[in-house]
Amino acid sequence: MNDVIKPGSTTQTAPRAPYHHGDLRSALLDASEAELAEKGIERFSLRGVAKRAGVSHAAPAHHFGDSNGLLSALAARGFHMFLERQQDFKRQASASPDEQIKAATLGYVNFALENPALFRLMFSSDRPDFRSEELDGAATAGFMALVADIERLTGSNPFENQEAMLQVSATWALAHGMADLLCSGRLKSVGQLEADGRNAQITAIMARLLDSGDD
Amino acid sequence: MNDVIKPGSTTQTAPRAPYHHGDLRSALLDASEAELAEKGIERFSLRGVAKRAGVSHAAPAHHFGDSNGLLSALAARGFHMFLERQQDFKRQASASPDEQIKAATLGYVNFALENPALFRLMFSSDRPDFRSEELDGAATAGFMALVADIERLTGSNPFENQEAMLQVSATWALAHGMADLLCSGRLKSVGQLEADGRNAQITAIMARLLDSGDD
DNA sequence: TGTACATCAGTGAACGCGCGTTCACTGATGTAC
DNA sequence: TGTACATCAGTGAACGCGCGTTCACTGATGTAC
Repeated sequence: MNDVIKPGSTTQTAPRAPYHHGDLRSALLDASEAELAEKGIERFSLRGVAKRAGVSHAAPAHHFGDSNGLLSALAARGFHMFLERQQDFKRQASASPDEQIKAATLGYVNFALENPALFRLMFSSDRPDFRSEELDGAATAGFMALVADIERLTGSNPFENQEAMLQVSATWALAHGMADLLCSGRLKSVGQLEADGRNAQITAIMARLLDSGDD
Repeated sequence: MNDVIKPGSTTQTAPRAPYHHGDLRSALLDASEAELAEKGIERFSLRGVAKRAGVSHAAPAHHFGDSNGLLSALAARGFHMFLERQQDFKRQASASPDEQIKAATLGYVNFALENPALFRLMFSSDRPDFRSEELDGAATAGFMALVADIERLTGSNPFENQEAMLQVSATWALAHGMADLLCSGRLKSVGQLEADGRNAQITAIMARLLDSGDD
């Protein structure tokens, strides 16, 4: 059961926990993600994370200071995953600006459905500290990608053109609204569908907004 | 300081706390709302609510069973306030369907900005129990009002016409996305404005969606 | 009108629990010589 | 190659705290007679 290996024993290859973990920071983030998904943010605790990672309960504070520090780092990693998920969909779509925006929307909403607790941490919690540069940078990257897509769509730089920035806000809000409502089990006419049908509806809804901007 | 009045004393008119509170249930909901607004849902506790209401810490459990019961009742009251706020705006708008929808959107978003913690409780928490008939009914009422408005706008009953239901979903998601993002301090190009300018932008964004559905 | 009694809203002391934090420690690693 | 030492990641016992829950109680109210 408790296969303790002698330090220095080279015949044993089992990667049994040495005294120094090696990459505990990353392991704690994995454990936090699982803890958050299972217990929700309201019952999230450092002790629970430590137990899950198999380390002493004081270990997480060594790396992250307190639970808000840990949640900030987790949210930052969440924003990176979030952006990657949008890029997954964008790579498989045609290069036209409106198709790219629809694809990003699918990534946005699917990420939320796949990681509801993490999504809530990123958008509906006061605990991550957005003054942290790491978190702020990660959160801003997705916004900047949308701004670039809208610039390609409208031919205007949203930072210089109010109408284009309005389009950015509308697009973001629509994607976010679908994600948040679906995530909470509302919007049942869309949420009850299988993945393909759901994605088709999400695309049709976003198309409705984008088409009106074209004329 | 501690003006205890004799029971039965009719000359004293000060409404000092008698042994039986009279309307403790309602007072506990008021206290919960303040507790939630101040501490956020993550630090919300029955003891905090009791202290705020000036009763013993075991009193809330008498009325609501546990904190989730209390939060469910609070969320239900929140949905009633939410619907009223939308009706406030609708009463001041012209009767045309698209103006009514824009007005409801303003009520939706302004409620969220005025009651951010309550809004999060209603839409981004697992703690209220939506199987409770009181809560489910209150939450459904707003949806039904939107369905009626979309039926007036499109001439089709959304429960019988898929395209009209898509319009319901799109409208709800856009209003909700603006509310949630503004509530969390995102969407800065809109959120940084004064109330009038902000409302104008919200209306313009919703108009963009509604116009595309008209043709 | 007066007395007796049932009801039940609210009290407050006591409890056990999980939490974050502290702190002296252990032991693996890297570096200097 | 070998020894000594500084560093620091992680340990684990101990602490105080606020929490929800329990439970015997208090006292206001309503009703029966």
